[in-house]
Amino acid sequence: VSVLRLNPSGYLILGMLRAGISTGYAIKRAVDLSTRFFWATSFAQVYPELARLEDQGYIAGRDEPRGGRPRKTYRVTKKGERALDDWLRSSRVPAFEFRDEGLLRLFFADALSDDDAIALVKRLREAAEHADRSFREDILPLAESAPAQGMRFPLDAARLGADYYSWRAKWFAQLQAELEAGGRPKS
Amino acid sequence: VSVLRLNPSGYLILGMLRAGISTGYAIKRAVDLSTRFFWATSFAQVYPELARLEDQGYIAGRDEPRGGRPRKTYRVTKKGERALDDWLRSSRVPAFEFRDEGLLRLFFADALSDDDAIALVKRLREAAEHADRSFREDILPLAESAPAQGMRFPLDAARLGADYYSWRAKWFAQLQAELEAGGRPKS
DNA sequence: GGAAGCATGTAAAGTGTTACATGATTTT
DNA sequence: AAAATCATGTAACACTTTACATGCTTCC
Repeated sequence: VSVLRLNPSGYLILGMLRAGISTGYAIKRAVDLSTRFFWATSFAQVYPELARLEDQGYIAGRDEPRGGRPRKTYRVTKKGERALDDWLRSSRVPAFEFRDEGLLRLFFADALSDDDAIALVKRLREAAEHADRSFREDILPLAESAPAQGMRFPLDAARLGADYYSWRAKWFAQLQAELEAGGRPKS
Repeated sequence: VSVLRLNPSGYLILGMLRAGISTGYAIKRAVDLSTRFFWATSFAQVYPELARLEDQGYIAGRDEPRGGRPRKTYRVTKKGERALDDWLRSSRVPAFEFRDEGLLRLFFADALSDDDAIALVKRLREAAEHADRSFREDILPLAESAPAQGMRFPLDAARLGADYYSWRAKWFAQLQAELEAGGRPKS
């Protein structure tokens, strides 16, 4: 009965619920402050997915209005716990996908003049620097409070994200320097 | 009239056509050997997109059967050239998106026993190493022939991909070592 | 003769994004 | 009193993947 019929978005919600985040609204907000960098979501994904998970018995919901404002909280069922742990322990090769319009432009940049190509690379560097800064401001600080709650891995994941953006910014900075020097890349 | 109504997949096709790759089949294959890492595609995306681009006058197609086998080649029109160059020079912030199920698992790995967590990180490291190897075998060599055709940027893009996977593999290897040592990460 | 590769597409299902719509509560 | 935040959802559209369907040509 315990086939892997959930997609990563489902496991994301299961994981957030088990971590004590109990409404759809709160899950979306938590994702924006944590996993957004490697797995984003939206309200229009979270709410239908919660309904599906409840339908299939992975989670159980109950109405807990706050004053006159409707509100529905969820908890993970035994079946949901099992599915989540199976997924974490699964040896299946995890999905991995990039969509990087900036690199696509770089790929075709030979069609540009030298100046335009340098301008493109400069913009890519600036975008990476901006991502680096906002990651360190918005996501890292929160992750740094995880170990105090007895969790180490959210911080590891965030460190990977921060390191990645720094690495990427440096990479584009070097390419920009090479182009401005007008030389070939050194090996 | 020259509004940016194309999405990156459209520009990918435009760019490949301008580079002299003229059928849908060949475009898909070229993508698998080049931009796949930062922008993948599929036959079911390429063919309808070619039809759309032709409809809107960005490309022009003609039937060029090979023997009894039907075959349609395309070339980029003036309008298509302009759209492609506008896109390359555009200052719009390029789309950037990750979908990384492995990092999602890592994020929730505090629910696992130490041994299971180490096993997970080990699998992530192995997946990164495998991606690194197959990138260097399947994509880099071809990119290395680009400069001989007077193009430098395909190789730069491929170098970024190769460097990324190596970096990632090293990152997971270090995390695995830390976990096996049972210690806290050293700052 | 058979296998691999070339070549083009459609159909269905699934996934995801954007915009819309509503209204209560809390903070300034 | 207004603005921000909490909270939940729907509808329409866009995009993507998987599977199917077909048949020719070239290489072994």
